[in-house]
Amino acid sequence: MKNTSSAETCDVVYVHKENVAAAKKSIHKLETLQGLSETFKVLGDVTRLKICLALAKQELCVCDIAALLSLSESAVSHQLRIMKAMRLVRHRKEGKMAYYMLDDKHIEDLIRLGVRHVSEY
Amino acid sequence: MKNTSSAETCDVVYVHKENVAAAKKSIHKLETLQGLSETFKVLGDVTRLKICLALAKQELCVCDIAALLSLSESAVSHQLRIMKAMRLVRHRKEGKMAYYMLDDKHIEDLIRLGVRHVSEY
DNA sequence: GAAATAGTTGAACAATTGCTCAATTGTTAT
DNA sequence: ATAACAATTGAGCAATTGTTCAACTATTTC
Repeated sequence: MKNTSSAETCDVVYVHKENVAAAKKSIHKLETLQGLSETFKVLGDVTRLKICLALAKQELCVCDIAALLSLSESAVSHQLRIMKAMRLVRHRKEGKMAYYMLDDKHIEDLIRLGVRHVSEY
Repeated sequence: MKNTSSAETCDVVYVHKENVAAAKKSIHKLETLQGLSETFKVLGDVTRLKICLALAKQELCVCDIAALLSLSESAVSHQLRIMKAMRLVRHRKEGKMAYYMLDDKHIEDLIRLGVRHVSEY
């Protein structure tokens, strides 16, 4: 197999042409990447992480979460809307209350894996 | 077991006191949460996700990644610095080139799990 | 040495983010 | 109907983010 790359210069093309070509194949299509990055972005905030962890054990109403995190109900509601849009939580209405719960079995796994990454160094 | 909560009003305390107390226990300490959110934040960007995926198969130099993603070397370098700080990648120097590779076996798992979440609905 | 190349860095910029505040909706109780 | 309350929503704001540009370092080549 002929080596088509040049380790000397970038030329007009690539330094390691075949590696770049191989790498290109392992990159998902933009649509998937966009959804993926948004899912991670949702988890990339301490407040939303706390909400996820709080909802891991039981459902809570907006008021509960606000009290738990010492935040305004408005702030919590804004975050929950984002999390609902990303299908991380869902909710049921009961009277004036809205009870939120985790909507995805993967979320806890994701957080668990993340914790493992953080705690290793 | 006595139910200490009130479903009527928020009172001065909580709506569901014991649930909030239980939830409080499942929230990690702030230090862990901060690291965790930053790890997810790093993955919460399409460019950085692409870099992770590209590096999953083989190491690449900055020039390769820049060409692959149609970005400036500067932009790539900035992102790699962030990713290195979060211990997602590491690099080795060889002459003027810097070869970057994934530094964590969990990253691919995290992305895989994320893909599973995104592709379910 | 000078020139070329790979990469890094800091300033600057538009765009996005997370929160507050005020107004609003919908439900329950009086 | 009025009042109280849980929750939602939109505007606005400071803070953060991703990129570009220009300047810079370090290595190789001439």
